[in-house]
Amino acid sequence: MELSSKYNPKETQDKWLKFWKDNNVFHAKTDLTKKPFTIVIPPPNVTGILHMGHALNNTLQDIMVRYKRMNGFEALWMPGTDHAGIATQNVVEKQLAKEGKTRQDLGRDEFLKRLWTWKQEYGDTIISQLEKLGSSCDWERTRFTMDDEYSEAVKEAFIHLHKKGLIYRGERIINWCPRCQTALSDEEAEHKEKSGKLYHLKYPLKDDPDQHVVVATTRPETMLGDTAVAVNPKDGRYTKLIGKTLVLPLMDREIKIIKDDLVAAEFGTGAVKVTPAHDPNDFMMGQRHHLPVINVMNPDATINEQGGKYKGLDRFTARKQILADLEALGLLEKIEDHKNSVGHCYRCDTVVEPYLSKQWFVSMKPLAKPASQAVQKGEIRIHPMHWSKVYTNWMQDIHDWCISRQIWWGHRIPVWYDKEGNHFVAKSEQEAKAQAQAKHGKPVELKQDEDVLDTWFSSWLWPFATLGWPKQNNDLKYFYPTNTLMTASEILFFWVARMIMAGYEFMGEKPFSDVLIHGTVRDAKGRKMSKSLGNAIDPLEIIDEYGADALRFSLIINSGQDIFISKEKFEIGRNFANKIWNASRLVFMNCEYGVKRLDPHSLGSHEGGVIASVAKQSFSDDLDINNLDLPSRWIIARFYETMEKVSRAIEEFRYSEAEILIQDFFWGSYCDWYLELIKTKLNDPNIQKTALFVLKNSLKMMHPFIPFVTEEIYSKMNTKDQCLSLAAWPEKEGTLIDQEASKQMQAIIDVISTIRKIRIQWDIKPNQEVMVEIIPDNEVQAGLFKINSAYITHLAKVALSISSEFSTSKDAVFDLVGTVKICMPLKGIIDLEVEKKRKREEIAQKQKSIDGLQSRLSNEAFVSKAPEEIITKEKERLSTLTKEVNELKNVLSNLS
RNA sequence: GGGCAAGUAGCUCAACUGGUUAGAGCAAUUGACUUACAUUCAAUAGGCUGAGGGUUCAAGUCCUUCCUUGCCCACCA
Repeated sequence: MELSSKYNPKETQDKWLKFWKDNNVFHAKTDLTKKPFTIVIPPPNVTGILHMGHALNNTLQDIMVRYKRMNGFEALWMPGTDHAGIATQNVVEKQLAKEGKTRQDLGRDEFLKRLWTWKQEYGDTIISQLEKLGSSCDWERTRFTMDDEYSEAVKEAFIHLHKKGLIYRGERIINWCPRCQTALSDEEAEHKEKSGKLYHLKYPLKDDPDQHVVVATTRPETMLGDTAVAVNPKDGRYTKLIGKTLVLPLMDREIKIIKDDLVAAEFGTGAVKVTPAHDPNDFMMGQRHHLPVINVMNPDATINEQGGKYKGLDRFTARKQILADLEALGLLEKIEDHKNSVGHCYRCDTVVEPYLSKQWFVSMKPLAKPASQAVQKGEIRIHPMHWSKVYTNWMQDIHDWCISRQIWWGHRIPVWYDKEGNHFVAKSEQEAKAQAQAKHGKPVELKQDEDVLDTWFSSWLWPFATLGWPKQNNDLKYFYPTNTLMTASEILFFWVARMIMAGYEFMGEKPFSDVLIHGTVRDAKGRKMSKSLGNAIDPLEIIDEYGADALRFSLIINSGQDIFISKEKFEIGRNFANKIWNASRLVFMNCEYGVKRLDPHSLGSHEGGVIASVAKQSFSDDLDINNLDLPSRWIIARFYETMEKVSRAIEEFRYSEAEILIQDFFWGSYCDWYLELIKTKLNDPNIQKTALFVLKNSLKMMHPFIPFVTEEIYSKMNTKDQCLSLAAWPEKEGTLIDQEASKQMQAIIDVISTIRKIRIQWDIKPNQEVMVEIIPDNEVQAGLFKINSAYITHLAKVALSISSEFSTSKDAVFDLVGTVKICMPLKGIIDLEVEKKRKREEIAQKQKSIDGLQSRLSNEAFVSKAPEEIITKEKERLSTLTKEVNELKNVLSNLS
């Protein structure tokens, strides 16, 4: 049977995804005999499709949760999706637009039906895509922020805060998106630096129309709603004019000149038009000076009937028209270039209009206090640390949170109004009616608030609402508080900060202990990946082409502060998975212990039918260190050393480092050295056992990072585990660690690594002794033959593997330097032409170090002040260097 | 304007609380069919650690000033 030597990830993935699902492997129960470990997924939008950010975020979580599961924790990873109010509504509205309809055409109920249908059809896309990554979520528990139970939690939260007086309704200037026709929170309005214009407009004085005050504005269309002009009281230029009346051009409205400290004399002309309905600062001034508030815009940002003849024009058309009209009147003094930042809707990128409207707000100061302290006291740790400063900073001058949205998709605000405008906050219309009846003494008609709540008002409850809150059930008791939250920095304020507030407010306890903030995935040039830039790499495409393991491994190993990715980077992971596969093939092909009966198509089968014998005795870890040769002792010690480092790295959230350690060990030590060294000795049962033992434990260690290949290979081994996902993390076996041997072997490896030339005799037969010289050089010239240095190292490894000295270990290092036996005949005398130049260079380099060390050691200050160990170390270093130089000199003189 | 981070090989990152000769991987260059793997193996070269000043026996690491880049917050009439 022809077997491709290449690992085929697709088959493996499908197989194990099915297995995990069918056996409900990742389901977590309230098991009181075990410690819980809980994380909640940052719920992706139902509209979402998997992008690299998700891939990174979820891989990190999966590593964490798989590691904990293997370490004996009852590990719960709670999955789910977010209804993402505006985003989802937009998607369906676009769909409608194709049919030539608007949501108003359908009406609220019909429109919501469409949304639910859409959600049913497409809402699980992102979930199945996350699954494909290998995410070990408890899929049975998948939650949605608009599930019935979850909606109860949202209402409960609203009512709770309202009772405490932390929710209020008010008329404010908010960020309004004219396209989405809804309010946005401050965080949802993204400010972008734009080069615009600053228009200088002349407002004539009523008493003396030839005189005028010049005001500067970037949004001239708002002048239609001006109700004053303000100057700084200390600004000498205008002292005389304060209190005078101006005539607002185009509208012929009389407005006063007022003084206010808010006005900066240095900016523009020092005089500001005041439009209380269209600017937050102007609104404040308006309140201070009791100015009329004239709203000149409709919700879609066209001019309304307050705008006179401009009624019906779009805000930007109106701007042009107004400027033209003013110019015709000679009232446009000048236009300057001006850089300012303009808010944009984070969903549709429309320019946000500051707009006056009635909204619901949450008072944030009281909630922020415990949340801020939690981080300052270290009760909640944010990693990397410096983000906690950013967090604290933000918490200090937090603004109230506008939570009402004028859309239909979301949690409808649980407030009902009677005809007089009294409002009743309740869980249901019935309850509200009861309240109203109590107030009025008779049944009254009520109408529910039309608005819905901000999406984040539901997702800030995520860590406990997913577990059943407000019900106090066992899940909530057992799994809350959660342990770690993994997220991108973008939603630190949107979500993380608010979850912390909600945790303390509603649960009286922190929602999680650690917050991990990871970088952004960028392209090779450092630009953010985005569809519009066309630089996005589709994770699904990578999974298809390279495999999920490759995607995961490559993403993590590349993650520093930010992650720079290009398609070629995924080869790292693919190659590594392939390497593991092939190393396992080698081991399986040669080991009769511990490998399950193999079918001819699977891993480890061999063309020549090498595996004749199948495991008769099941493999057990009954390794007896006394029977092991030097390389075996070394690889076991190396494994445990690596495993400890990897464990620590995972615990400390240094995942990329863990992967580097793993790669270094498995590829650099196990494959490149151990497997090479044992190739010719694979009929030795002790060597087989060791090879399998280390492979098996390595698979465990690598599993959190690359779950699919490891599962597949592990399943071919004789173990008692149902699957690797449920296996235990390797435990350290002190009796198997021989530090001495390990060091010795390391020394041998170091020696071989420096072998550059070998003196080999003509027609060497197997087991014949040859001289090995340690001479750094690239190529060896020998008469007509050339031997590549690569081949020399290989030869040395092979030689080492059959060297009989090896099994007796102790003196092997020294023997090796002198003599090894070569396993295969070589055609050719390879006589060594030594490059004296190189030698001299090396000597010179070392001499330089010696000089440096000597001068330091003769420095009195150093000797008297430096700690003892440092001095000893340096002395040792000096003597070895001197020795080396002398040896080199010897060799050099022998050569000439 | 306020705050935070980072500048180390061509690129991405290491270097534990200051302590041997600043390390990897990728890319580049050279070479190799070697009974698991060319998705492989082996080797070479590549550095005044952003700049200046200071502290110290000793500075990539600590302090200070400056320069560059990225991020966050606020303001912008």
